[in-house]
Parts: sequence; structure tokens; C-alpha cells
Amino acid sequence: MDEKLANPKSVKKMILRGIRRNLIEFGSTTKVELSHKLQVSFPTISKFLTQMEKNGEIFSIGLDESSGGRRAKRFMYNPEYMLGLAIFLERSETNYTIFNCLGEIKHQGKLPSVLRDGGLPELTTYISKIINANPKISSMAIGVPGAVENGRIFHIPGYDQFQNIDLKGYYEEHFSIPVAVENDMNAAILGYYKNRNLKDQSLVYLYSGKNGPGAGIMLNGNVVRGSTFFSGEVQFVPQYNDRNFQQALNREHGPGKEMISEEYEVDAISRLVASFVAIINPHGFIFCKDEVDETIIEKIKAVSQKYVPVEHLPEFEASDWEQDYLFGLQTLCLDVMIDEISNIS
Amino acid sequence: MDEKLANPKSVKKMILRGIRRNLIEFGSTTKVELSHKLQVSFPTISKFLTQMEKNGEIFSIGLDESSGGRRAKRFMYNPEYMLGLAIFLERSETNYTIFNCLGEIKHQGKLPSVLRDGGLPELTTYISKIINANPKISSMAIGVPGAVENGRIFHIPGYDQFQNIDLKGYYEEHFSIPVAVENDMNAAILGYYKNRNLKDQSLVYLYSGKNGPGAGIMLNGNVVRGSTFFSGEVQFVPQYNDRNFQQALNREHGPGKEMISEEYEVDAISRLVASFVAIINPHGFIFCKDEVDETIIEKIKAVSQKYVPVEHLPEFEASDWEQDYLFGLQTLCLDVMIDEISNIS
DNA sequence: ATAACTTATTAAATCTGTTAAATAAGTTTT
DNA sequence: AAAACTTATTTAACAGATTTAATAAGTTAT
Repeated sequence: MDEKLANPKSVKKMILRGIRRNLIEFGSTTKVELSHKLQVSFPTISKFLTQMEKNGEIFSIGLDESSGGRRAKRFMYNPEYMLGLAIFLERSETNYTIFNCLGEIKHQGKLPSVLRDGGLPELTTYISKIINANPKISSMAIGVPGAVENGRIFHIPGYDQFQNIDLKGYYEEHFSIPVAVENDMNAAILGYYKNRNLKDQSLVYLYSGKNGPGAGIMLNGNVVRGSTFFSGEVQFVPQYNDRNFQQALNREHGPGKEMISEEYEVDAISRLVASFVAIINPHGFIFCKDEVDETIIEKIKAVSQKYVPVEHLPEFEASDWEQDYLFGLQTLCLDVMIDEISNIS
Repeated sequence: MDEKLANPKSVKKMILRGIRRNLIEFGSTTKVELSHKLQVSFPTISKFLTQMEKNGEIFSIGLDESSGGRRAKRFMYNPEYMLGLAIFLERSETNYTIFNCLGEIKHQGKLPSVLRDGGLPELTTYISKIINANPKISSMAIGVPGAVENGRIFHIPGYDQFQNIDLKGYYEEHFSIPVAVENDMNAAILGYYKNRNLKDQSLVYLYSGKNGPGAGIMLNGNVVRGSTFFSGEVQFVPQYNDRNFQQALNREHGPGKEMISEEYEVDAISRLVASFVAIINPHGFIFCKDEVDETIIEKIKAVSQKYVPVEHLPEFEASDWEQDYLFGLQTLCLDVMIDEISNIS
């Protein structure tokens, strides 16, 4: 119904958001820098920073070297002003970290899995304890192995207790802090993207997993979800006369066998790469560190060229999935934190 | 370098753009309607409209029926205030239309192809004549069968004269009006999308063509271009043990044979559909009217289900490619027109 | 060491959109 | 038909960000 909001009232919020985002992303800044980056006049920036310094949200860390004139005062975000909580629910355990806005991890812990047994009530208990012990926590991001739409768990096969739960709404109400909920692969690809400071890139994050392969897809910096939240279910891609990707990979070995090694696996993955190149032509293609090594990547690169012109192949990389996942959640957590406080003050 | 622009100076531009876009999109409005839709206060809207009416850009078309109080004045955009020119260059001919901001076509014509013979100079001559004869033309969109980046023709196989030409820059300089340049499939998918007033949808537009198949892809309302402008080159998708999509389609018959009919063609397309579903899970999948009919679509729908769960299949539709193409160019033309004039006044 | 130049910051004036109150133009109720 | 109510528009006071001018704090050249 409403068009794109040319909302001039919210200029203040936008500016605050911009200042915080910049300060947090780059660690420290001066007023002139901010003024240029945000395209906002110096006096305005100055007024905001003065107020924020009074609130204890930022503080000065001294003067820059002179560049020919008066030395500029450098400001830094107070990393203890507020903390974030990232939780990811997995089949066998629940991990969480508490971190400040610089991404420094203040605390890290493991809890029993709640997906199958304790369910929502147990999760709530755990979070309550964590938040009570760390009252500075002012936002939270939760990662789940399921499809999420706008904070509601849409589809989470195997864990019926969480099916159709509006985690975001429930916890925002319950704890009165902003909450983000995201699918694991989407969080991982976001984390990879943010961690490397990429801009407007298209990426594919593939994991072959034991429960069937899946992919996280990012296009021009936006996570792709699909019309029925089915995007990334690459197991269904038809690849051979009578086998799709999952059947071609055929990963039903005993536990422990994670690394890709066989000829037929490499061909299947290379065909998948080719499909991605021909369809969305991404900048990067990311594997999980524990599923491929340098040699395998080289092989995949070589075989892919049989299917698509080499100049269109993406960059290949093996990355640490858990770390990316965590970083993605932290990013989401900081986002809602920044948005929220900018709405208030 | 610069962050997202929280630019408070350009509020005026935003408002003007919003007013124009709304007025053009919906035909007519009242001040209250605009105020609500754009989230801008009534007095501000009022001031702008008064000025625009003075300029002859809009005019009143009388009063609304009363809804219990004073009757509201209804305004309409002056459709003759400015005209747009859409041109598409094809192998065998050059088509153009002149239209007003309501999309009404004022003039339509055909010219000889310039892609192979006359090249840029001849195209310039043609456009000059058209613009001289219609001085109200204040923006232009050009469609080309090649990859375009930011107005520059990046890759246009077979038409060397246009390789690496910055059409947008050249003509904006030459004619002093804003210019948009876009790839044919991208324009077509944009046209389809806008014509049906869709929002944030993901779509695939497939044409099987004689020069190899290709696809236009839109994700959440944004055209997908790819890291090396290779996206949509679906001919390379591996589909069978030893054939990719192009080889499977095998469309090297004599001229005139456009309609899809054979069993093997249906299977290849269904596999492609399945790949798209598993990768980006689009809302809609569009074919060209002259390549499929209802029966074929039903067949494709049936066969696709062999490869992916039926509930995730997109809507299928056959559409008029030329019409979509034209409408896409008109949309682009109006966009740059609105942007440009909002920057000036 | 003083003049000339750079750069950062502050102060004052201006511009632009918002809010709130007043007015205009209708409809419905009594 | 007058009073009470609705809705649209105008007017005046206000708020917030910008621009411009003034000031502060350094550096470099002579």
C-alpha cells in the first residue's frame, strides 16, 4: 500500500543509526569523517556526538596526528555500553556467546539441546538465566536449523515442538529486547559476507551434510529465501539421466566420513557449480572446511570447466562454517540492537 | 566508501519523486492521499502541488464525492508534460515507440537494423530525427541484445560495432536527456513484473530462441546480472549424463519451428524448472507465447513434479515477449525521467 | 618569531518540513 | 433551518538540519 518512505521525520533515526553503524564497524572516527561518510553536515554530527558522549555511549580516545591544521578529536564507541547474545540451536547441543559491539566475545557456553526434549520452555529458562547474569544484554539473535519467515519458524523438520513458533515475537515480548531469528545456512552466508567486508556480492555456501546437502544463497548482498522458503534445497537438482544431486553424492556412509574425495562426488559438485554459474553467476562459492581441502577444490575447479567457460567460474573457498554461523548471528544481533536503540533515544 | 545515504538534504527530491511516481502510477490523487502514502505532512504536499500546478505539470480534474465533509480536490499528472522514447535494437530491425507518462503510445515506428551495418552513427541520426520531430521527449530507454553494465554495452556477440560502447553516457551527453540502457531479457522480465504490479517477487523468464536459450532472472524485484554478467546463460546447465540444456533442447531445425512439442524438449525444460526451484525457488516461471501453449505448460508442470515436490513449483505462464520488452523499456524510461526532473526543479 | 596557510570546531542565520490551531466546505441530526 | 459533526485546506508557530561566518589550534615559510 505505502510507497517507499520518503519519511523526513525519521532523519534523526537514520543519522543515529548511521553514526552507530559506522562507529561500530570501523572502531573509531572523527566528526569530519562521519560528516563525509554519512553526508550529514558537521554541526549536526557534532551535536549528536556531544549528546552521545554525555550519555556514556561514546568517548574520546585523544587527538589524531595533525594533517596540517588543528588536530581532530577521535571518538570510539563504548564497547561495554551494551552486549549481545547469540544462540544457536543444534540437534545435539545449544551454543551461545555473549559479545560486545566490537565482536569481542565476553562469554561462551554450551547447553543441552532443547530441540527435541525441553523445547521452548527449557530454552526460555536458559535464556532467562543468561540475561539475568548479564543485564547489559540488550539484543539477541537465535539460529535454528529450519525455515524462518519474519521471526517465525516456518518449517523445521524433525523438531515439532518448534514448528510454527513465532520465536521473535515471543521473546521480544518476554524479555523486552529486540530479537532476530534466522536459518542456519542464511546466518552462515551472512556471516561469511560480513566477515570479509564484501559489498553487493553474490555467494553460494554449500554444505554436503549427512541429512542431505543444502546451500545458502546470497544475491547482491541479500539472502535469498524463495517463494516457499525452498531455495537452496539443491539436493533436487537433476544432474544425470537418472540421478539428482543428492543421489549422485550418495553420502550414506558411516559417521566420520565427511571429506569429499571420490571422483563421482567431485563431478556432482562440479555440475552443481556449473548450474549455479549458468543461473546466477555468483562471485564466490564457499565450501565447509571439513568437507573439502585445497586438492579437492582444484579438482572441482578443473572439472567445472568442462561445463562452463572458465572465465565465469566463481572464486572458490573453504571456510569455517561454525565461525561464519556465529558471526552471522552476531551481525544480526548488532543490527537489531542498533535499530532498536535508534528508535528510542 | 560511503555508507547508505541518510541524506537529509535530498528530502525534497525524495518527496518530488514520490509525488510524481504516485501520480503517474495511479493516474490521479488528492493531497490527503499523497500525504498518507508518502508519510509527508499535508502542508508540505500542498506546497509542492501548488507549485507543480503553477508549472503546468499537474492540473485539477475536479472535486471528489464528499465522504462526510468538505470535498477533496483531485489532481492529475499532465500526460503531455513530457514524453519518453523507447528503442529496441534487433538483428533485423529497430523498433521504437514514443509514449507519455500514462503509457499511452503516441507514435510507433520501425527503422532498419543498425546493429550490423550503420552502427552507432546511423542510430544517432535516427534518434536525432525522432527527437527533433518530438521536442517533448525528455528521456530515452534503449534495449540491446547484449550484456549491459551501468549503461555501457559490455558484451554483445556478433555486433562488434557496439562492443564496449557507453551508450548511456554518449547519448546523455549528446542529447542532454537522461538515458537508460538495458539488456533485452532483463527489460522483458522487468516489464512483465511491472505490468502485473508485482511486489518483491522472484521470476524467471525463459526463451528458447534459435541462437541458444537464455533466461532473465529477477529476485525479490531486482534483476540479477551476475558477477561476470553471465547469469541466465542456462544453456550450460548440465542435465543428462552427457548433455547440457542446449544440447538437450537441440533446436537446430529449419526456421519457423518455434513451438516446443517433443517429449525430450519437455523433459529438458522440466529439469531446468526443477533446477530453478531447488536453487532460487521463484514465484513465477514465464515462457514466450510463441514457444509454448497451454498443453505444453501442463506437460511441463507434470514432468517437473518428478524432480521436485509439487508444492514448491512456481506459477507458469506464457507471455508476449515483445510487449513485455517494450513495457520494461517504458518503465526504465519513466524511471530516469522522474529521477532526472526531480533533481533539477 | 611572525605571517600565511590548513584543518577542526563553534556560533549565528537560514531553509524546510512538521505540528497545531484556525478556517472553509460539506453532511447529518434534531 | 440551525446545531453538531466530518473532512479538506490554510495559516502561524516550531523544530531540526544546513549554510555561512567566526574562532581555535596547528604547521610551514620567511
